[in-house]
Amino acid sequence: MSTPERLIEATRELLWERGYVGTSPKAIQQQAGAGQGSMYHHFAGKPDLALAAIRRTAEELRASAEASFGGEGTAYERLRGYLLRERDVLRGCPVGRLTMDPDVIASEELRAPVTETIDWLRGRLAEIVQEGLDAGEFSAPVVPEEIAATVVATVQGGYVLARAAGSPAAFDAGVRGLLALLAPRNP
Amino acid sequence: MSTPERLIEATRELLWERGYVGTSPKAIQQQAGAGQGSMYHHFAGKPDLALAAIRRTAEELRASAEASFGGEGTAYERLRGYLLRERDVLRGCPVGRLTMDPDVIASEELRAPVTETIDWLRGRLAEIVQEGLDAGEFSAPVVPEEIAATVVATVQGGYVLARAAGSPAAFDAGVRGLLALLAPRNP
DNA sequence: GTCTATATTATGATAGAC
DNA sequence: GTCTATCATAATATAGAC
Repeated sequence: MSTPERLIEATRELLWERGYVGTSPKAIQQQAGAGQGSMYHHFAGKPDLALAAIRRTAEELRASAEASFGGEGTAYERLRGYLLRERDVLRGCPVGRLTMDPDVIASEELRAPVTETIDWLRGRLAEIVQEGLDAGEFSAPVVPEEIAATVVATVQGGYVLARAAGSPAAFDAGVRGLLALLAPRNP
Repeated sequence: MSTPERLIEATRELLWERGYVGTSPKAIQQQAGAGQGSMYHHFAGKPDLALAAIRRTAEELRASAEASFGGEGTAYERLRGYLLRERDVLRGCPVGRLTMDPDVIASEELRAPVTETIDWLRGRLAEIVQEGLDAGEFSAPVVPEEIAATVVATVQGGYVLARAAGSPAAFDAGVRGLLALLAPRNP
């Protein structure tokens, strides 16, 4: 892997684990096995490198979510697939965690990929809920954009619960609760 | 207000806004209007002060949540009251945000109040859902502990959505979605 | 492209005067 | 209790040799 590649990957790891504020250029260089001068040759500085890392992480999240969304099955089945897909629960969401980073939120550039990714996720989920509505899958009086927000929030908040409890079980409980509420019923 | 009080309050503000990693002793001293020596006279250091601040914040969150839980009304109404109560949405949850702080998670002492608070919240909500179940309020096949986790996750994740979007509307959407799914229906 | 100074400011704290 | 040194280390670079 080229040096810029290694620097970006190292930054992605560290941003995920420690956030932007908690990640130093020195730590990035060590994780990447690159020297000081090398890093500043390829990138203008920490914000520049972080931007590259965040953009790539955002792209990956999109791609991996779309894999759940684009599959076969009813809307409920695809929502279920998304909610139950394997996750590194205790590490949290590499994009969502950035919303708690003051320096990311303060920078228009760094925040933009985060905003876009979460917006896209909500929009895509709303489409799926709409498909379910059209197919008469849901019994409750459902507003697609609202359910989409609930789904994303349950996932993002699930990470918080899991990290607070020190166990992925809390995440799973939240997801099961939501699925129970969403499940088509034949009364 | 006494100097230790001012230091604790300043730390609470900064932990909320910037997290533990992003908060320096110097920033605390300035916000509190206290000198270096003064801070180290009253507290052993940053972790000690942070512990006092986190404990107080956790207590306040409990008290304020209990105000919603202990009120009048059906289980659904009390859940609704909790979910719709006024919040400083764009600031996020002062307890939940600490779960994304690597140094807080790494310290047993600092993590304990966070764990206990979230655990308590889930337990308390599960009790309310159970009351609703007993009263026949819910139509879906509901597991109290799961719904409780879903409720807490929706709130915690709602903060993430709102901060990502830069608007509290995203939080509200998630909450409305959840309430629609929970709402008692007479088919 | 990479490496080794060098520089500036912040971090997190201790020591001792007042 | 508070204040002013003082300190060692880390953060975030820049400069220039190789």
